[in-house]
Amino acid sequence: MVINIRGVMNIRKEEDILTAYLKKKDLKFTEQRKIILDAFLNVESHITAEELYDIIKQNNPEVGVATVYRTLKILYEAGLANELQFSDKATRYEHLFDHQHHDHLICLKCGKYTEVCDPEIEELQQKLAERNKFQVIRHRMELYGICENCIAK
Amino acid sequence: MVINIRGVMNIRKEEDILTAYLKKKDLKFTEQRKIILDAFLNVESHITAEELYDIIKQNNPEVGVATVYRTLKILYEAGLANELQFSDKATRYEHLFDHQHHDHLICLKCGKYTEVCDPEIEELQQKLAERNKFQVIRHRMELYGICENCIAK
DNA sequence: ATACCTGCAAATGTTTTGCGACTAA
DNA sequence: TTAGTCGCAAAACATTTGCAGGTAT
Repeated sequence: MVINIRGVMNIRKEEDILTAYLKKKDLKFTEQRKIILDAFLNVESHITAEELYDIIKQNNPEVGVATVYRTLKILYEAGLANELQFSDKATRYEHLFDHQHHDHLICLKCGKYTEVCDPEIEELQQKLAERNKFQVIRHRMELYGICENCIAK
Repeated sequence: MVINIRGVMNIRKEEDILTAYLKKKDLKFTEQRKIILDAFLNVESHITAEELYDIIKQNNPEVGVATVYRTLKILYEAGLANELQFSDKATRYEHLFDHQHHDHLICLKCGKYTEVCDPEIEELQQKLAERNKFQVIRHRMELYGICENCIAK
């Protein structure tokens, strides 16, 4: 079986999830939503709506920005995307389904970000919430500082 | 000695820090910057630039919005304020100096936020960074979910 | 059929910026 | 004296929305 960058099987799976979500909400699976989903899944890293729009425009100039914004919100609600806000003002999205949860180290000098995950911290976050009788749905943790390369300089 | 809400001594201290920062950067300690600093320190909780501007307007209608934005950024750089971005689009500021570091629990139902601090997590964050040869300058951790009151409902 | 969707352009809300007058050091 | 500041209004962004025509179910 030949597999492309992200693997055909995964895209299928994610399409299934979106389809199921749309059906549940009485929404429609349109051509645009498929184009946007595919483009989003083919991009690695953390992208803004505008950036994704610019990519989509190249092959599908008929898709509007507003639809990209609207669809990313749907992907987020469907659990396929995560919303991030680093230091800049724009909202960034990253894949969520089939990707392990992770947090970020963000370099203040060069802007590079590294994905990290620490199960011990996750566990303590859970306990911290319990102590406060708080039920966590999701969280965000970002460490800002200087990365290895920039320290060296 | 009579002490007001925040304590005269503290405001002095924070004024000193700002003065030192401005001097270091060859910036000036103006009347407006003093007005904005005082107003900011007298407000508890997390405030946006617009909200702070609205408060200042009451007693000092001559101060412009742009100056409030510009000054909050300076307070941030001087280490007197922290920038936060909850789920809404506007940037919020909170006091930083002389306040213990803390993170936030944010209720997705009612919007209530609670300040929390867990030294064990802080320590693990530090270790996580070290493992990645990353030097942390600051961090942000927010847990989103449902608060005690909203669970009860 | 009939919700729901779309692209467009206009509207919104937040933050930044250019500018001529002003002021702290 | 002279950088740095100020208030103002306009500009710049990111995002949302109203609408008239189009489309999935």
